[in-house]
Amino acid sequence: MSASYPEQILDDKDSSAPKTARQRERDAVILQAATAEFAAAGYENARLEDIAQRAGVAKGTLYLYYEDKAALFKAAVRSLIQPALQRLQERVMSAEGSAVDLLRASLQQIYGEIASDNARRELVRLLIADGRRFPDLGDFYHDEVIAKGTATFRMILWRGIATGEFRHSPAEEFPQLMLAPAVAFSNWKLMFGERHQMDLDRYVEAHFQFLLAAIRNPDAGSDRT
Amino acid sequence: MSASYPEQILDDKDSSAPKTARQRERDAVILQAATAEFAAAGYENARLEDIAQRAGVAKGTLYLYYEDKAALFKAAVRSLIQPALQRLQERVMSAEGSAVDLLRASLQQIYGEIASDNARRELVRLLIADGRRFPDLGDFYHDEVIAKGTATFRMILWRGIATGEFRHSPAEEFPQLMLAPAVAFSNWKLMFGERHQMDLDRYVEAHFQFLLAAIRNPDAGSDRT
Amino acid sequence: MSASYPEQILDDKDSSAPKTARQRERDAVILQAATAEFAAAGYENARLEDIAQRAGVAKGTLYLYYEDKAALFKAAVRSLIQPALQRLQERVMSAEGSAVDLLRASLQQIYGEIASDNARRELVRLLIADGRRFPDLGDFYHDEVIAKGTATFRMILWRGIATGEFRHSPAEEFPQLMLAPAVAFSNWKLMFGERHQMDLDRYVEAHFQFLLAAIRNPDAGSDRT
Amino acid sequence: MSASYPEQILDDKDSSAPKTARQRERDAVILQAATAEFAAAGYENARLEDIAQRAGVAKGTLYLYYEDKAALFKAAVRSLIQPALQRLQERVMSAEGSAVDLLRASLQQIYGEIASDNARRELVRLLIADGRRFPDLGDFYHDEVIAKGTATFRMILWRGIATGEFRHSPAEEFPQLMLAPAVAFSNWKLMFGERHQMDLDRYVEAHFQFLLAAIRNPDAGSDRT
DNA sequence: CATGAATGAGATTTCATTCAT
DNA sequence: CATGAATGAAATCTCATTCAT
Repeated sequence: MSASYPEQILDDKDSSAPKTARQRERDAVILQAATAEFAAAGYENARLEDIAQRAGVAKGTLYLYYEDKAALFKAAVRSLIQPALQRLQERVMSAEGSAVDLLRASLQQIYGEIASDNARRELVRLLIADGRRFPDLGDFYHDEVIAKGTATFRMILWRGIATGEFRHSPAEEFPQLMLAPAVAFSNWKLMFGERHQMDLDRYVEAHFQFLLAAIRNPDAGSDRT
Repeated sequence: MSASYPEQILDDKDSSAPKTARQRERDAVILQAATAEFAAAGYENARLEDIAQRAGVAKGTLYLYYEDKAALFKAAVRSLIQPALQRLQERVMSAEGSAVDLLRASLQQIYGEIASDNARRELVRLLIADGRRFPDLGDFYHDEVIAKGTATFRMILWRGIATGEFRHSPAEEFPQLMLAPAVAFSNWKLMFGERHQMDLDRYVEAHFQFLLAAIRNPDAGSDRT
Repeated sequence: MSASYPEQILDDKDSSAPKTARQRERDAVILQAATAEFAAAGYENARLEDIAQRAGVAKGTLYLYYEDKAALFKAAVRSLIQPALQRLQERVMSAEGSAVDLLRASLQQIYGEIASDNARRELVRLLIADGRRFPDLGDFYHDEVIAKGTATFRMILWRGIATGEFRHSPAEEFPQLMLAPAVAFSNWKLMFGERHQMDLDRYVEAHFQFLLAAIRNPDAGSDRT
Repeated sequence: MSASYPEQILDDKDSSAPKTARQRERDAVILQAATAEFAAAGYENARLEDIAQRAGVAKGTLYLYYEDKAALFKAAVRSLIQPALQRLQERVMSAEGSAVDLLRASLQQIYGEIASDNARRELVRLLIADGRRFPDLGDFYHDEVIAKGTATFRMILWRGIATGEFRHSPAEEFPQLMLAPAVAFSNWKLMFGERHQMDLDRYVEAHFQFLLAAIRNPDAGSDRT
């Protein structure tokens, strides 16, 4: 966890205590409950009473762990960001195989998260819906997830160029271009939920092929994947 | 404007109708104020009192024009969708020139709207933030804007294929792939506002070149644009 | 109309005008609409807008005819009292026949009004529900209807005593005793509406017979009616 | 207390239940305050703020004990019905003496309640004024108080007939006839309050004698009471 | 005279936050 | 530490009354 964030973000309530095991456990339960409620209802609509109930604690207890609703919200969002960050870091560095394979695997991981993990998607909803009130959260997300995520894809691109699989492209400057369809899909789900379905498998494959068409080195041996 | 939408969406308050000029003006002012407030604060956070004040009317006056807060919100969102829809329709049909030129012009129009028109972007924020409560709005947006927008880009793609400028690609099935970077940019602005700037001109050009790389027919005469 | 009432009651809006025919007509329509609304909804619940609509005039017009809601209410209640009063006076003085017949006819008239005439019953509801706020109305009702009504029945009683049909009884001092079952029936309807029905014909007959048993002179020739 | 009423009536807020002593006390205070306010102002006119103030609690506290204004009203009315019901049941079963004595004692009890107990009278006002909105309350009152009350008087009548004190009369079918003067008196007070006084003692005696005249068996030994 | 759009005080209800137990 | 009853500010919505047209 980089030290460049204001305490507000990373140390919201480190103020005093050495934290017993019991307390740490409670904290986790509360955070989980808060995450669920906020994701389901948004910042304004989430009721502290419901969070407390879901966590199995009294309303007042929340205030022993978090300054106020805003602090709880920020902690909840951070707790959503954390795992995404970790998974991201774990994978790439340990990756083996061709750049094309790595690219495909990385995309599939992303779609897997977006498609299956509600929390992951709702995180983006929260950042968009209530992010202006909590700019720290946006910054945190940007630096830890977006920046690192794009860096990762840039790496993959570079590796492919080095191996001759890929050619130079604008995506070197803007790796977002490679990820954009996944972002678009996420938005689609956020806006339309289950009401306007899409064939995800076909879409992912289309994304991948489209991307390859844009970056693959035409001189390379063609190993259609 | 298809007639398939429930009146709720398209005619929320056309019920009585005669409407004097004065009233029409008032309605417009209120709608504008509401749009601004909702865009700035979201559905929950927007206070009717603020909307009234911004519109220069009393709280009760709002209720002369709209059933309740939800109706006002829906009208506000609709008023944001409408112009997008119109601009969309105007342009494409009158298009001239090569498919490549048309593609570039269309992209530039979209980025122009996203980048400059706050309202256009905030509309998406509202649809993401509060859309679950008002699915009609999402459906309306999907059918009128998204569906037509993607159809338009598919047309362009087909025209290019017909002229030999473009080749077949997964974008025929998912025109979203062509637009995704613009969506990603929109999200970027929604999440980070002015805090993590991007060189928009370079980004747009990168998007365009990246897209061309994916769909251009390599056998065509190369006319770098 | 006795002069002993404050103008408030009898002359609520006589302030200025000579009243055109048109105005008198409008006044009547408004009063009728108000009466209906107040009877249906009570003072608090009745909306001036509904009264205006029912009368086919604009809301503001009501204020040309009545000071405010309270004045309109008082006028409405008075307009309900008036006809009861008139019918009362018309009948008795012109009555012919035996005291027993007169008593029966009078009772039947009362039940007829209570049972069939909603307005008549709702008047009592209004006097009970909202009367404390408008004591004038209660006083007016007391003096004009109750006092005169009981006086009437006392007359009948006396006439019967004079003819030898009736004997002396506590009802001479409290003629209410003779009318009480009708009052009880009215209350019944007010409290239970149509939910706990009563066989009215049998009840009226029971009331009459019960009353006769209490006041008939046992020495008189028995002419069962 | 028959079990045939929907919980809504009898158990409006017993849901969770454990209730500390402190809470029970608070509930009682609130209910008392509500009863007073509703009796004084009616359902519409009573302001929750006033009830809260009278109870010495904050506005929000009311909602900890009652769902909403309607629930509070229903509870208040029920709390008025309850004691009437109890006193009714206690007395009759323990009655001693002649039917005439029993009748007199019962009447006096009723008048005692009507005359002295404001709450008892105001209950009827509420049932008449606002009962249409809450038919459950009317039904409850009918079944628990009215039905049982009339049944009681029918019993007395039958006992008197059995002992030879009374003769057959229409009051066997409609015991209301025996009680009607008390109802009329209650109405009188509701409509005129203290403004048109009545000599209650003389009225009660008149009622009793009048009633006796209607039902006493003329062949019985005359023991003028 | 008549209108009905506009007002804004006021009523109910919610819920983040506090604090006595 | 934990509780959850109590608070009261704030938000939505209604409607009697006014007044420019």
